[in-house]
Formats: sequence, C-alpha cells, structure tokens
Amino acid sequence: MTIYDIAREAGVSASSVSRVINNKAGVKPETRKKVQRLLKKYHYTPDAAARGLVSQSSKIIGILIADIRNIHHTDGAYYIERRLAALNYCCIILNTGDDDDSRAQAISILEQRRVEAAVLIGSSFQAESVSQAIQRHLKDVPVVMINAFIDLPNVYGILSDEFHGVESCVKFLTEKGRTHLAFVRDCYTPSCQQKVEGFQSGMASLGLNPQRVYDAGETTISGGYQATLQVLKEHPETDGIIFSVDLIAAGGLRALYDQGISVPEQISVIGVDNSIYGEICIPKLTSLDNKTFDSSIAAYRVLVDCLENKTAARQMILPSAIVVRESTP
Amino acid sequence: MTIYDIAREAGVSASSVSRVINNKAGVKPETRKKVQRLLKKYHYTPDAAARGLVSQSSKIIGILIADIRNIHHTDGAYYIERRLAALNYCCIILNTGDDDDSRAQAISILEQRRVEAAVLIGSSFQAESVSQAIQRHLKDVPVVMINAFIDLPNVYGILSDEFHGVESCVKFLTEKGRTHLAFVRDCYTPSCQQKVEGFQSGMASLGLNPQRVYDAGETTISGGYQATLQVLKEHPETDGIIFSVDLIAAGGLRALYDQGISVPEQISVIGVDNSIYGEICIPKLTSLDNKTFDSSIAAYRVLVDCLENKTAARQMILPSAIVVRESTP
DNA sequence: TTGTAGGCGTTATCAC
DNA sequence: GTGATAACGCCTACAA
Repeated sequence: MTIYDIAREAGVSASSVSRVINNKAGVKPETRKKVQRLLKKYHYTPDAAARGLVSQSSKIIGILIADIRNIHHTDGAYYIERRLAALNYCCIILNTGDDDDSRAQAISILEQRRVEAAVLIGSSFQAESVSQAIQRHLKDVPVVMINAFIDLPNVYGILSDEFHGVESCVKFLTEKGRTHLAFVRDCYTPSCQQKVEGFQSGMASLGLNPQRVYDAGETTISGGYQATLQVLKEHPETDGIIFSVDLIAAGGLRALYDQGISVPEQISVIGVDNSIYGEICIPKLTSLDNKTFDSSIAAYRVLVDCLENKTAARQMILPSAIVVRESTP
Repeated sequence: MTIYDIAREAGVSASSVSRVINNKAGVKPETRKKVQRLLKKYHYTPDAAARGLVSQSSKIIGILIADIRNIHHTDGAYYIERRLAALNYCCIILNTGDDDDSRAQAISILEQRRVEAAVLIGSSFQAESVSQAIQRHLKDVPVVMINAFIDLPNVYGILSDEFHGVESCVKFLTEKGRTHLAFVRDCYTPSCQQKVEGFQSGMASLGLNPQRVYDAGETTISGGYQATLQVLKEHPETDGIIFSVDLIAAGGLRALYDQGISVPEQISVIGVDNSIYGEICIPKLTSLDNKTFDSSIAAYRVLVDCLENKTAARQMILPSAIVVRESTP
C-alpha cells in the first residue's frame, strides 16, 4: 500500500495524498476528507525509510551497549529510548561485547543506518579503536558517551566521578574506625580502573596501605565470593571491603556469612552502583551511587540539544554519593 | 558520500560501483581495484534505507518489551539481538509500557519501519488490543511472542508452562510436609494469572485451601515485604509461601528475617524466574525456572525459520522446572 | 565489461 | 487546489 494506491482510488494525485498525510494546507476540505477515509480504511502507514531518503533524516538513534543485561546500563538505555520515542525517534540497540572489532563493526552499522546520533553506554567504549571508528563512520553526528569520554569535536561525555567517590568511601570507613581495608575489582574497564585508583589514593592520603587490591576475575557473585575468601585468608585482620560493583559485593556478603563473620560489626562492606542487588542483600548493602539515572537524564539532554543544533557542554562530571544502608556502621 | 561520488572520482558509472560493493561478477579486475581503493579511502558505507527501498527488505526486526529493565525480559532481548545481528539484521527495541494505546502505537511504528518480523516479549502482549494492532499493521510479517500467544495466522507463541510449574511447586512443598501455603502475586498479567491458577489448582487437588492468594500490588521488594507481613498477620500458621517472581520473594525473605522467622525451617519460600536475584538472597532462593533462556532460543529459531520461509510450529510450550536452593528443605 | 534507464515510496517545487 | 516532475541513494535489467 503506497500513496499511489490511495491516490488512484481517491481519484487524485499522489501529491494530494502526501499533503493530506502531512497535514499541509492547500487541499480542498472534501478532497481531504475523501483521502482521509481511504487512509483509515487501509490503515495506511508511510514508509519511514522512503521518507528518510527524501528528508535526509532517518529519525534513528543508535544505542551501543557492551551488554544490555548489565543492570547498570539497562536503565540508561530504557530512559533514553523512552524519551526519544516521544520525539518520534527510533532506537536501534546493539550489544557490542567487549572486543575492539565488534565495537567498530557496530559503529559502522550505525553509519549504514544513517543514525542521527549515537549513545555509547559504558566506560569500555573509551578506547582508541572506538575513537577511530567514530572518526571514520560517525564524524558528522553527535555521539554521547555515558561514563566515558573521547576528545573529538562531535563527542560528548557524561562522567561519574567514581575516583573521588571511592576515595570518599575509604574516608567514610576510616572515620568509622575501619583501617584495614581491601578493594575487590571485577574487571579492567576504565571505570573500574578509576575506582581502584580512587581507593589507592584514599588509602595513601590517610597513610594506610593502598596495595590491598584483589581481583574477582569476573563480574559474578561467585567471583566476589572467591575473592572475599582470599581477602580473609591473606588478611584476617581486614575490617572493611569495598567492591567495585554491587553484584560482586553480594557474593562477598555471602562469603562473610558463610564464614560466620558479622556485617557490619566485624567487617564493613560497600558496593558500587546503588543497584537493586544491594536492596536484596541481607544486610542491605551500602553502595556508592554513581548516578546512573542522572547520567541518563543528562545524556538525553545533551542529545536533544545536539539534535536541535544548540551547543552543549562537551564534558560533564557528576559527583557520586554514598548511600548508607546496613552493611556499614 | 554516495556511489555517484565514488563513480565520478573513479571515472566509471554508478552501476559499476554498485557491482563492486555487492561483489558481483562482471567487473574488470583493475576497475574493481580502483573502485575498492576509493571505497576504502572514503570509508564509504551504503545507505541501508535506500538499499531497503529497492530491495524491499529493511533488514530490521522490531522487538517490543513492556519494560526492558525487567530482568526477565532483558535476557531474551539480548539473545535475540545478538543472534540477529550476526545475520545482518538490526533490532529496534521499543519499551511499550503496559497500556493498550502505547502498545498499539508501538506496533504501528514497527510498520512504519517496515520491519521484517517482530518479537513481542512478555505475557502482557496477550491482549485483544494487540491482536487488533497486529492485524492492522503487521499482517504480513511473522510475529513471535515470548510467553504469550494470539491465534492469528502469522503469530507464533513460545510459552512457559507456568501453570503446571507452580502446581508442581505446591506439590513439592506439601511433600516436604508444608500444607499451610500462601501465594503472593505481583500483578495481573496473563502470565501471573496462570501462576495463581496453578497454585489454586495444586492446592485444591490436594484438598488444601486454595484461597490464600495475596497481592503485592507492585513488582518491588517492598511490595513483597508488605504482602508477607500481611500473610503472617492473617495466618501465623503459614509454613510455605510461593511468590510470583523472585524480586518480591526477596522482599518476602527480608520480611521473614525481620520477623525472626527462619527459612526454610519455619517457612519455606519459592520464587519464580530463577533469576540472579535468587542467588543473592540469604538463604538462596528456590525458584521455578520458567526457561527464559530456552524461550529465547526457541523464539530465535522460529523467527529464522519464518524469515527463511520454512514452516514453524505456531505454538510451543516449554515445561518449567524447580531449581532447589536453600529456601526450601 | 560497462553504462543507461527505470523504479523503490516519499516529499518538494513548480506550473497550471 | 491540484498534478506533473524531479529528486533522495541504491539496485537491476537491458542495451551497448
């Protein structure tokens, strides 16, 4: 069903049908009525691709995520999709995984689809390969990165200050009298690296040992569980552990529970993300809120500003804040 | 950058460029080389919309989800997106929310984008309004529903047998000597309704009181928490609670913990979804696995079969199975 | 082996 | 008010 089919049956030209569809003036009321009836009768819907071809605007936004199942990223994708849908944009969402090739590949797909903008969610996009792919394939559209930044003229970054966030976690724990602190990381993304460095900086500035960083190996409950056992084995005097994400902290809490160690009395625990995982834990997990939601809002705003050709700040850093629950005194 | 730009610089016609791009035979090797060099030089990428227009195939699949943040649905979206991407399909993902209008609206958007197929994830799409929208806007493309079914010639349903699943949970608990059972629901979707009815059927067939169904009011931890308090207040003799989803079960576990009731000794608890939430709980949650992953695989298979014009089963029911952890004896 | 012409569904610019 | 006509970027006969 095309406008020509409608036009033929209405006994008018395609242009008139187009005018009616787009609510343009200059159509005799009765013609308009007649066409509208047929449009409704056949549930006619214009072809977005054909429209995009002539209007030179796809009305498509590309969203790239390493893995949409990562709860920390899903929220952003949801918020942005919802808001953009209200503006008649369609979002194509691609899970890129974590290797350079498939990220670059995904960016090239966005170009094929002639997206009007792209949103890259997750710090793992802060990579040279991504920068190159953007220069090759998305030079002319705004690219908004959440929790990452690349210094290119069309790239905007919304960052969470996880470095100072974790630093403040260290301070928070020491103020509660905990000084034998350990940090458990889950990966080596730029974001996680920031957290580690925040820990080390916080410890060093307080004259404490900044070297006690452990690796969960994977972002899983059991990863956190095993790493915690190792922490306990190597340093039984530990009285506080900071985990790079809530999920591995949940594994850590379980390890402590199994070892008969009470939280927060004997050991305090802090996670990062302020996710629902922390609410499920017993005791409920104190967590560094890295402002997922605020980041999404900010990213959306920047995106819309770019789309409307307004200027927007290239880089924006959101402070993170500790949400105190039951796993710390 | 279009094929004409490339053609001009190469001193050939656009069709030759097109041939090279699509790896068609009948191009002099040196011409091909020359064109390929320019293609590379300018990082040329063909416009998918223009291609789709002539080939009459958008290579776009639409995925509709009530809310992508719902962990139970995210997994399916991830799996399907990944697999389809490997087949050069692009997925547009729309969060529809739970009201009829926006669902129908979303379906109409899929038609505008001329999707080649649609995947509807979640039982809430099993509704008359959706059926009508499909008949109006997606009559000619395969529609695969996960956890739902609508009887239309182009619609395929992958269902999880939650009715018998919950029924078996009842049986499981009674075999462990628990007979004062309650069921806490989180919503009124067709899926949740199935679970409730499975509970009632299971209880009735064992000569037990099938009426003890409670409503958490919302799919949240606190919803489950409050409902559980109500269960305890109204029926202190309760020795087993089944929750319609893990998330509210997590709230339930917390309520029991706060009340000093030991799980599973005094009260056994079962959730549904076999999600990561259950792994975080202490004690770890026994849960009815409704085969999210298997459903995704099956949905993908059906989808591909349809895309390849093979015939596929219109309806498919996957048995669910109890995964026993620590919250039951 | 190559180029020309026509068309995919739509919108915009003209004449009429 | 209305209707040809020419784009938009690409592909595919068909002709050369």
